[in-house]
Amino acid sequence: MALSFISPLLPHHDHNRCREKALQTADRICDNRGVRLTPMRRQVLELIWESHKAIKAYDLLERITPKAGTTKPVTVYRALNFLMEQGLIHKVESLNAFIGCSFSDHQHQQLLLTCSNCQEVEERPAEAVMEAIDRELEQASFTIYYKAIEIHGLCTHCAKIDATANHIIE
Amino acid sequence: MALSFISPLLPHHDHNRCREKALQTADRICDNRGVRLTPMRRQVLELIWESHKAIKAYDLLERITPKAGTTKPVTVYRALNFLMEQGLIHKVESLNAFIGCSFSDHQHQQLLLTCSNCQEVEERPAEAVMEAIDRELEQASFTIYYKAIEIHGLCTHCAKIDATANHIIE
DNA sequence: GTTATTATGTTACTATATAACATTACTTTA
DNA sequence: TAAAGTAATGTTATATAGTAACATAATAAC
Ligand SMILES: [Zn+2]
Ligand SMILES: [Zn+2]
Ligand SMILES: [Zn+2]
Ligand SMILES: [Zn+2]
Repeated sequence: MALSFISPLLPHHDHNRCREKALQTADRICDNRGVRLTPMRRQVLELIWESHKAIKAYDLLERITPKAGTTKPVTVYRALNFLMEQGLIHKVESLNAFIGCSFSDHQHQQLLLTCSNCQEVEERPAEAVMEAIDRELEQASFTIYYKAIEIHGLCTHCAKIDATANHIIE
Repeated sequence: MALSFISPLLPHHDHNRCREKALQTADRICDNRGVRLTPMRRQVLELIWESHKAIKAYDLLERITPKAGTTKPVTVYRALNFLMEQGLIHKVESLNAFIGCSFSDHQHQQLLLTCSNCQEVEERPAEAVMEAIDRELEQASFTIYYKAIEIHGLCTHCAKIDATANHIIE
């Protein structure tokens, strides 16, 4: 129980395990759904999972290996669209960047906490928030298709550094 | 009491009054703060307030009158940045577009409801949602700088049309 | 009026994303 | 298993969004 409640954003968490789990889950999900996690799509997902920082399409583009530099934007965007459709990644709308989904194995809604200092993004189900939004939408008689709940600020770790030293950039 | 509770998004509301009120409020706010709502900035604000639809920077650009077509992107973005700093407009991050703020005369937090059919955006204070977010951020020990709460879907009006006829574009 | 500050103009560029059509790789089924 | 159909990727070109750096103009402060 203890370990599984450690936030993925703790600075020294076992990110290899984090990434491997996400990739295995992706393999399984795509297999179950009869959709193809092709080498290109998987590589984009792997690159996204190299950290919890949101990554931009053109940064992915530079890092795709089959003759790095020859892959074109549209290829990356197609892979990104596939991964979003399958719920394997999320777009951070306010950054034009992408993160791996931490809860891809079940239907969920998420709030994204983006640290302006370290750029890491924490995805949280925030159920109480989602319920409050549902109530608000009901009052407004609004039929929801898509939701982007994004918060920018300082994560715990960076806020502590900020309190100690005093050299936050942003 | 009755009139003031009519949603600004009702199809036939008195939008002239809506716009004039917003512009007068902007004049007053800028005057009070000792900042300058220059002709360029005011024109951008006027163009934004022509409707409740979110409008894109390059669409504004096309509509700026001093020799329409000669104004450069940077001019519009500078005006937009000023208006955002003064809280007179909001950016809809998930659309790369802008709307006039409906509550610029007091400090507030907002949730944005964007209709995928008619493109109108309704700004709502949604205090219960904001409180739920505050609690979530406290739990996460996250220090907030900026918040984007954006919902896409169908407004009441368009949902009704959808129910009657059946030709929603999206 | 001169100086400082703020706003806008100008040129050039960087960054983000898609359209349209050709080719390749997989899947289906005769 | 060959042919046909479908899905994925490649290719070329373009559309859309946003900024850097420096010049000029307008306003404010002294
Ligand atoms: Zn991790
Ligand atoms: Zn997720
Ligand atoms: Zn109105
Ligand atoms: Zn507002």
